[in-house]
Amino acid sequence: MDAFYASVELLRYPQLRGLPVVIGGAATEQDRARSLAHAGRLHEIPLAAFPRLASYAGRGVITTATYPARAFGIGSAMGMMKAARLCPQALVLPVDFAEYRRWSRRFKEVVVSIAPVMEDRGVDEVYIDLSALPEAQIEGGRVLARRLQQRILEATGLGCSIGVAPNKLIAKMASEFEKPNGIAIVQPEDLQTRIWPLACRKIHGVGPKTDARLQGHGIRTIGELAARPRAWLLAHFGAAHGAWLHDAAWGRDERPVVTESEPVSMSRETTFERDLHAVRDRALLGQIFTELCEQVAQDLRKDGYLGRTIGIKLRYEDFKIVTRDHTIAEPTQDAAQIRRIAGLCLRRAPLDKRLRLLGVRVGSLLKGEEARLRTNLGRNPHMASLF
DNA sequence: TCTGGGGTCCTAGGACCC
DNA sequence: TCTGGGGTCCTAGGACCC
Repeated sequence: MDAFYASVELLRYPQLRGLPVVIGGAATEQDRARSLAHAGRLHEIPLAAFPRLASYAGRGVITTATYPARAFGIGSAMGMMKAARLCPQALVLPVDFAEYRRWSRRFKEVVVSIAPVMEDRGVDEVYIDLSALPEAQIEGGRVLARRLQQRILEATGLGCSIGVAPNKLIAKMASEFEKPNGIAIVQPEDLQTRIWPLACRKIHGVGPKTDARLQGHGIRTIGELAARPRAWLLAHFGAAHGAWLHDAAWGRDERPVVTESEPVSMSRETTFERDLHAVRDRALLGQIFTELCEQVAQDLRKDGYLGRTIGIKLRYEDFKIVTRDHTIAEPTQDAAQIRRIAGLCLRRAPLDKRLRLLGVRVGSLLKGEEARLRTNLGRNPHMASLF
């Protein structure tokens, strides 16, 4: 989906179309008061009532920027303060995940109604396996892609870009070619002309660290990566990573489109408005800690999961991250239990530096029924020995 | 004026078991 | 004094993605 969060916001605030708008940060009292005052007619809120980046004071990053804002050099993951320098007049809206999830469900319903083999890749992205659809054979899939775009637009008013290719790796890259509202068809024979000229960073899975290492070896483009002997990549990047890099550069990817999956972990974390000290801000920290545990427990119960591995995450003022976790015998979704175990984890972490972020995670998840079955087996000595 | 929140997967060492 | 080879589970950190 193109500029998804921002595009969803423009649906309820059409008066912001064409303007530089950024989404980021949490809702403030002012935001809530404004929405409340105009409940049911958000489109009537005057422009002057929206806060500008110039007056934004909090911590945080841009999650999405409208295309007019991107023209000023603003992009995702950019700090708010830096963005404010680039375009102080840009309007700021708080992130509203609940709303984005609602629109996410709607566009995915449209996709599944046309092409049922869909892999969910988050709130604004999917992979679709078109190979069983006869219509995909027409014009290399362009007709089908256009129909998907049109139906999504009709149902939601939201635009998207589609890449059609022989596998997920190339399709993902192709989806970026014609943004926004574009369609790109990439055939196997297009590898050298359309993929090899791209920077290695464009490969889904090559991040800043790998890119820097590649550049250290003088490898900047995917074509330069493909030119390295496979054995050389294995020697310099390890057996698994090296082989993967070589395959990716040659456009090889056999991963299937996965339509079902279970969550592995659930977590809640928060960055404080100011860095907190474990001793001096003990009371406040304890309160936030308990709230995080309660939120995770609520998330678990809402989706019917229990977990055995309870963990914490700390980010210090110097941005260093530390995690501690502990696995218990019986899976839980109980806030007090999670709080107790997480408290033990916290005691094992260094607490001399000031803290910027605190997080609570529950992993090794089991669905409710599995958890009950597991517990019963464990409690019954006859069953336990049988299994 | 730095740098969110919620995830997945991989690696590597140690404990422990057969 | 010199000490196997699997396998699984747990913990911690790190890379990467949306």
